[in-house]
Amino acid sequence: MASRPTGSASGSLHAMVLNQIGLGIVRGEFAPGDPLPNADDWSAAHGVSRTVLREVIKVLAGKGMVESRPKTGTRIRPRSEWNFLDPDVLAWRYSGTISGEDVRELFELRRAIEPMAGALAAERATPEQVAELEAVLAEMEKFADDGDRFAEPDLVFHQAILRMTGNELIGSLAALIETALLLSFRLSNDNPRGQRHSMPLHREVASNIAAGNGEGVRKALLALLDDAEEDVRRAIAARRGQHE
Amino acid sequence: MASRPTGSASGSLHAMVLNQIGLGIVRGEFAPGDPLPNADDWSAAHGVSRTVLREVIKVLAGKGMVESRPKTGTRIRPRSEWNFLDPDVLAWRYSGTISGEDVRELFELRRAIEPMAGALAAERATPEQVAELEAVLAEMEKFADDGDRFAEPDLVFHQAILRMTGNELIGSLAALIETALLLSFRLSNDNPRGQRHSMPLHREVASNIAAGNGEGVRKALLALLDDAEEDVRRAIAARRGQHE
DNA sequence: TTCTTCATATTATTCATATAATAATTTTTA
DNA sequence: TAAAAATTATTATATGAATAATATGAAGAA
Repeated sequence: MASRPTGSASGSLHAMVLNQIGLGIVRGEFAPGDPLPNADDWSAAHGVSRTVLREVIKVLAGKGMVESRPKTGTRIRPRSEWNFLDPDVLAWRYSGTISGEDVRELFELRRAIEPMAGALAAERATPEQVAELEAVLAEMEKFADDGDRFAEPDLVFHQAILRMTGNELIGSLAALIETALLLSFRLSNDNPRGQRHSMPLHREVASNIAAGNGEGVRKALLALLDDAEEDVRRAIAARRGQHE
Repeated sequence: MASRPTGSASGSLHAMVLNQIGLGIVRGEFAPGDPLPNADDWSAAHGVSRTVLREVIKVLAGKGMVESRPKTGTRIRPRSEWNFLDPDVLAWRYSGTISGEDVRELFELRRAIEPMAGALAAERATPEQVAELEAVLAEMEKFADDGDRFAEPDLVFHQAILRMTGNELIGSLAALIETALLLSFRLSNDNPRGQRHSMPLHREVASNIAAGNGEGVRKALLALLDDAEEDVRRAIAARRGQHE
């Protein structure tokens, strides 16, 4: 029976079941190659109609995670086929307990993308975009000691940089940054000490974009990423310590 | 050709309608914010059942392209929400006529990803993986004068590098490379002159990976990308010339 | 006026059921 | 034995009907 009451996956039945099954697959409840229960049984098991379950399966197929054929049934595709850059898949993968490996993968990609994006932003940002960035920076400044409310403008800041590249493909990596920041805020929730320490580097990013200094942006963003990764790793270590 | 994730227009009704509508949206037949025709009417217009159309719409929603709510109907989401890194969306976007802008976006991202991935591969590749890469290289060598058959090993070569990073997020960018290479081969089909000229750089990539020389890989891949982008731009210019 | 509350029409959502298509398996046939 | 045909389990597709959500406008209150 699907947990109907407003859970984390609030909203439609479809969304709830999608999240349940997506999470289940990502967490390894089914091995790749495994056949999934047939549609009738499974929809009964989840307490929903076949319609809903079928739509969920189609969406998962659209993300590369499953494949279904008549007679054979629906089976999990190899992990290498999953679209890990899909916002849903990212969210599923980075919910729950996180390994150092997970963090490495996340930041490896961020390090390739964000400095490059920042350099492009420095070349291409319009005066309006620069002004917006400054406004977001001011917002961050305001909440620099309030971990919860800092999260949103911080996310907006990093995504704005991607958008300023004018490259839609790069823009679609916004979900990646969101995942990383949500993870960071989730982990550092235990010891909320504010984010004031990251303000100088953020300011440096913004001013270098305004000045059109791509190399400066690149350096500042790399330093920012080093800092952020360090933070996350510390939080994970601390959390592990608690549980032992 | 390489494995199509969800299934190309061939086969199921679902896949056909998905491609039709996905392509239509990406090509701008509906403006963002536009409501789509009412589900009942539309399924009739496409000559398929509501079941199929609903599943298609759910999949498109899963890729961030549409959103449907009661009373309002289903409407196109802003382009900034679309997941352009989704294999299907990529394929839709890079089918048909291509602008210089499109090429720029594609190669901007490739330039950020592939040299970095190559450097990681140089650090992490196992001897087995290096051997595989050499085998693929041999395959490329064999078909260096046959544009059609060269395509597949070339794609395998570039995707192998992503996989050797051991980073699943980076691995999910395989579709991006596939899109770029398919585009390249599609465009250069008119004047098939083989790909022998790109072999020395490919060899350099492989040997530097084998030697664990990250910096060498990075440089070779950058050169390779310069070359490839140049090729594509020339092909586009030539094609434009033909039509005028 | 302006805001809030409420009813209503519209639409997606969900369910239930029936038939068709497909492919793996088994049986039959040459 | 090997090829062909029947069987069967499963998804794919279609359709009718009930339910739930919500934008819109009307009515009422401040």
